[in-house]
Amino acid sequence: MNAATDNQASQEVQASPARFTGRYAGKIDAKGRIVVPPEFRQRLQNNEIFVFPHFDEPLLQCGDDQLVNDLLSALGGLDEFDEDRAILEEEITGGVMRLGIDDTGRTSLPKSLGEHAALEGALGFAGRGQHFVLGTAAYLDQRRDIARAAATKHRETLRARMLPSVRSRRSS
Amino acid sequence: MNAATDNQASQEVQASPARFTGRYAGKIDAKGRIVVPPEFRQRLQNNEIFVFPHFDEPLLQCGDDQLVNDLLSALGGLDEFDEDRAILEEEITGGVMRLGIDDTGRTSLPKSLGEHAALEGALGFAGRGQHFVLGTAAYLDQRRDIARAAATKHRETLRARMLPSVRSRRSS
DNA sequence: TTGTTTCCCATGATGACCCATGATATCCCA
DNA sequence: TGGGATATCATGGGTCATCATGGGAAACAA
Repeated sequence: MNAATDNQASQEVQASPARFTGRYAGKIDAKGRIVVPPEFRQRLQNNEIFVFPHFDEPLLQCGDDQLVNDLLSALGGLDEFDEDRAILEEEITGGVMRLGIDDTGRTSLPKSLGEHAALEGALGFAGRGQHFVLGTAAYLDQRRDIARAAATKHRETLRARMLPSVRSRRSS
Repeated sequence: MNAATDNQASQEVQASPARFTGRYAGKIDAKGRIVVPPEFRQRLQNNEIFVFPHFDEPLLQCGDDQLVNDLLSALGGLDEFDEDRAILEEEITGGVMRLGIDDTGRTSLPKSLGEHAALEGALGFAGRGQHFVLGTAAYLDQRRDIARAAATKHRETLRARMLPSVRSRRSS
């Protein structure tokens, strides 16, 4: 049980599965380039990033070459012979785009991906553990507000279970 | 060094990850030529591409000289002594067409292949891992929409593994 | 020959790559 | 604890390779 409390630690456990954490701001410059947050870039290998448009949200899921496997493993809950599963598998293996990151930490997205997330102006990066997501700052803020509201609603449950430190914290 | 980290046997799915990934737009020019996306062409050898019409979709399956093997191995589900299997094997080995790619990256399809996929105007290329498919942009878009609908349909099942946080914002 | 297909060249456009510079954060040492 | 040195980062821009595209010439078939 002691090892399970690694949520509060200021330093991440490198061997832990949670590789991408935190929120970072970003933007698109005049040439359409996007700076990948250094904290995330350091976790990517070979200066390459894999991107997949989220199925039902205006977000781009990003990660390393494990992204495909992560996405596919999410289908584990579906019946192996379900036709939907086959379609989703195709969509994942075919939809993941491999992009390069230059030495200044920037990448440029294909237009189709940018459109999926309606990227424009202020952007946001948000860690999701095995991968991270990219979207407009506005959308991510909205998501965070919803999450906070949900957390508040279930505060008692959460506190009892795993987040004693949340007790005195309230969003302003 | 990375090889030591594969503790989870369940993730072992694809040792050599997809060679053909991502989605690219294309078209047919006035002389009937099609530009093979550079990302795919780089993975083909000897400036040649192998093409085979998909069995039940208006798509052309494309790849390198491994395509025949891939297609044949897809028959693995059929009984080894099934008569249909023998027919299909003949169909595949005899039906795969080998086409050349010129140094500007273009190829021109035999009329029969173009008709199978109803190629006209805007086209789309979609990675499928070991190979990729070619079809009209309209058809591939339709497939993507179907996949997204399926993802929404199974959202609750997928969310447990793929989408932490916020539940569907069924709005007021 | 005449129409059709393949091959190759030319050109403009796009994007990848690299450099420079100023700003910011971090570290070290007095 | 303050200040300087150092490393990292953000940002803009220039250059060059690659690519997209149209079209001509050559090879081929009828």
